[in-house]
Amino acid sequence: MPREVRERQMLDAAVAAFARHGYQAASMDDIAEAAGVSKPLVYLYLKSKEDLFMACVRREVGALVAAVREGTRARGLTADQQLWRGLTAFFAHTAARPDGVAVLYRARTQGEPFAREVAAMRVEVVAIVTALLGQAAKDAGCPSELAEREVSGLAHALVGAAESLAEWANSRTAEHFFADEAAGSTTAPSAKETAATLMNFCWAGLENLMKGARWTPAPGPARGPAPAPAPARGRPGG
Amino acid sequence: MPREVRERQMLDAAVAAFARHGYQAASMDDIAEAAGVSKPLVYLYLKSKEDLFMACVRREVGALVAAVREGTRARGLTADQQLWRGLTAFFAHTAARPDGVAVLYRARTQGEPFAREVAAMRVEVVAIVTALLGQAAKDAGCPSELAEREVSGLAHALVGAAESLAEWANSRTAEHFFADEAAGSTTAPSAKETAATLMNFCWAGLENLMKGARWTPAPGPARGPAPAPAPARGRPGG
Amino acid sequence: MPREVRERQMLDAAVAAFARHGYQAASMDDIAEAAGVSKPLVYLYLKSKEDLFMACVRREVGALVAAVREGTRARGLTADQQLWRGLTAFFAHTAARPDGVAVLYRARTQGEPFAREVAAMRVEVVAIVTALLGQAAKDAGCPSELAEREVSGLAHALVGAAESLAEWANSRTAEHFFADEAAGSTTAPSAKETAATLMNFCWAGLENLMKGARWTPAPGPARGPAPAPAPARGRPGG
Amino acid sequence: MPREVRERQMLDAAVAAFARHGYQAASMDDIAEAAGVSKPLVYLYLKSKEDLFMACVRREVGALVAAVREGTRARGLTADQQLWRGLTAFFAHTAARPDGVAVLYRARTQGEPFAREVAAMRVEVVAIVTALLGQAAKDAGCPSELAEREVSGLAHALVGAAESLAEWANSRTAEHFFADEAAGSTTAPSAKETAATLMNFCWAGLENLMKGARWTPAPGPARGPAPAPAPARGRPGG
DNA sequence: AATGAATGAGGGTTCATTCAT
DNA sequence: TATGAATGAACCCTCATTCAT
Repeated sequence: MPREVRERQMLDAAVAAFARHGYQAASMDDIAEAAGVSKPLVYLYLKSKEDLFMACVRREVGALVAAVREGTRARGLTADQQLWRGLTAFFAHTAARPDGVAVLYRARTQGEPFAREVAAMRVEVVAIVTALLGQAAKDAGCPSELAEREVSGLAHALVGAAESLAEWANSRTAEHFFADEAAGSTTAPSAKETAATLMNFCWAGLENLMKGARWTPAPGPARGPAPAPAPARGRPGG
Repeated sequence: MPREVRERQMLDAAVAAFARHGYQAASMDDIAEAAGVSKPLVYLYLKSKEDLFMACVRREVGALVAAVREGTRARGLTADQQLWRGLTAFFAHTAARPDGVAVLYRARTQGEPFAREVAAMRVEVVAIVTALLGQAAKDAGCPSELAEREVSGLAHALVGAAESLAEWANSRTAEHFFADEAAGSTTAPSAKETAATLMNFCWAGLENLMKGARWTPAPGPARGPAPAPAPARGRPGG
Repeated sequence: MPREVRERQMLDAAVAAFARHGYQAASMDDIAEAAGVSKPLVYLYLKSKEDLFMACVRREVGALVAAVREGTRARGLTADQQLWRGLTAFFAHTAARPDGVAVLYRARTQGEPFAREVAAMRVEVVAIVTALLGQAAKDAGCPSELAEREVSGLAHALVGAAESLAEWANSRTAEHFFADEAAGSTTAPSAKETAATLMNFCWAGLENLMKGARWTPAPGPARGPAPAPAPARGRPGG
Repeated sequence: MPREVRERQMLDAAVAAFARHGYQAASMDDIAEAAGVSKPLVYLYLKSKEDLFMACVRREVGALVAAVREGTRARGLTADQQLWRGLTAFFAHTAARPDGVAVLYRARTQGEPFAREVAAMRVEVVAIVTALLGQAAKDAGCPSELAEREVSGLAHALVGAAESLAEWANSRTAEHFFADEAAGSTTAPSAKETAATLMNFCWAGLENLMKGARWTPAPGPARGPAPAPAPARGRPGG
């Protein structure tokens, strides 16, 4: 059997094992057995447990980023729609490959070499989102002086929320985490619905940023809604 | 040395070890040594590794919930201020006890007995937040028919975002996660600032809920800002 | 509380523990707790686990030998009746103090210092039995040249059989050993019945010895009953 | 080195260790070292200490039963000779494999799973003996109404006595038990001699059963030998 | 007379990893 | 290409035993 095929079998088995049990608790014995090969072969192809885990992480990072990029790449769409498509792709991927996502989730707590990989991925994704948000703001007639830093903050929040929601959808690792909600809803929401929900949040935030509206701890006399400035002309509707 | 003191030393050492290395990788030998006692004593007081971890989890759950409750308990404050204070307390706690929070974070992936404990805590916190948000909406003159379910959704998002931010602040477990930002900013934002940022988010979301404003994927011709309904009279300003 | 009382409590607890779990598996913690004292006190009175076990063994050896001697000491009885009384006393003791007997049983497999103690006891008992058997043979008109060695062999067999039966009666350590029989009989036979059964055996053997009757492997033509020599005049009847 | 060979080495070492030190005191380290392998290999082949002990017990049970069966299987022999051969085989086995027998001896006090195995073996052996005794009685012209239960009792006593004698022969575990005798005799009796001695006992008992002769505690005036009924025609001579 | 506090030592078990083939 | 055989190291846990009071 050609090396590539064998190698993919091993990675598949490893991803499943790491997702289910975590890095430490997953045993090379189990992985080899699940892959249908002997242990020395695993060591021949992937040099160690660390390398095997890293290979899993990299593969899943690539798959996730590719999925998101693919979603946003469509031509002829406005920025907000691209963003929505990217989110949809993200949630669809998350639902389709729960084990792969779980591996990334585990990698984040696994220290030096692994966490860095996931962090890099995150940086990449945040950059994409920031660019799209900025573009959307511009499209909506937002004055360009809107601090990039603020948009970046919004992007971070959006990505964090997306991760949170994805974690929730991944019932394997998080089935007890949202136990209250899980009890109430019989089926998980579709990727599109979830993405729309997030868009809503994000849009509200963006609008606020553009309007300069803020919540402040000190209750002032004039905390009513600020008079909406020049109403956004473009897509972000209210 | 009296038992109680020793026991706290052990829990402290254990929390640190579990936070740093995770449940599996932390060794009882190291914990005992860090606590300045011999291993048998650890087993004498806390019966097993599982029990020790559970004791850590429960202690940190208690401390975290207590901190948040304490923040919200102040009298004579409006609901939104209570919420802000609660968030501030949460972030302050998170910054003050990064190891404790990391333990809770680890516990969520450690399976049945532990994840349940954290899930229960989360349910508790979400309930608190939901109540405050609902009260705030009412204070702002929101029609009571605003679905409680939607407020609860917002509460979930808020809590998720708070966790995300806290994770970021916890430099120990997440130092590589936001490597980009960590490199850029020399100091972490204060708990109050972080809380205010989150309040902004949450307020934007709440306003949207009250206005019934939504983002929808299909670009319609009239996606401009909906005519603001009865402008909120109270605190949630724009 | 006076030392003697405490010491007996400890020995009682130790005998129970050793009987139930064996020397190795019985823990000093459990013994101390069962005795209602703290562990250091056990070490203060009985110096070590070995010494504690030895004290148990010696106490139970003494009790057993005393019981048997007491049974045989009655005056005005024929030798066979003394023997029967001794056996009865032995089985009664065995039934009354199963834990004590179990300790002796365990001690036999516990190596040097302990096995020797039980062996010495056994030698003592065998000597008593041998004397009684010899006396009984003489009383029955047996020619004195009956080899003492043969009588001693019979005594050994008798003692071995008694031990076997006692082990059976001691349901704690041997409840599965004779599972077939245990299923059939609802109640254990009384000490007197058991003793009588054994007397029967021993008497048959003694008679054979006196008659010089033997079973031999080679089937000779004249293997019919040997002409009974001078029929035993006395008690050992056929 | 092939697995089977290694596995037998391990079992050999384990049998020796368990025989010498008992189940609890024998350490897996020592067993592995004695077997000339590392500890993990022992765990790879035999899954745990319990399983290892059980494997030893089963192997030795099988070997012992096979030896006895082999002894009795000879054709063209009368029942009593078969019995004698079986006993001889038993004692020969006992002398040849003292450690194996000691393991069975230890197993009897080691609780549920192990004691049951030995008990089952004993039931099997008793059944063989009972059958042979019954056949022998019939051959000797014994009236068939001789209660099977009584024969079974005799069989039990015989087996118990055999065990006792075997224990004595097994110098390793019982070297102090019969210290008196061991000191007196320079060489252990051969298996054949021991078997003949036991046959003698057993034959005496069988004869008594057939004649209905009994020893009773109460000394009556007419305790002389009962008039021998129809003298046994066959092999069991007196 | 009695104990709470504490430990050195060792046992069973598992795991990542390698050799020889 | 692929594996059966084998291990060094480490981990969780327990126990007999002592010290200071």
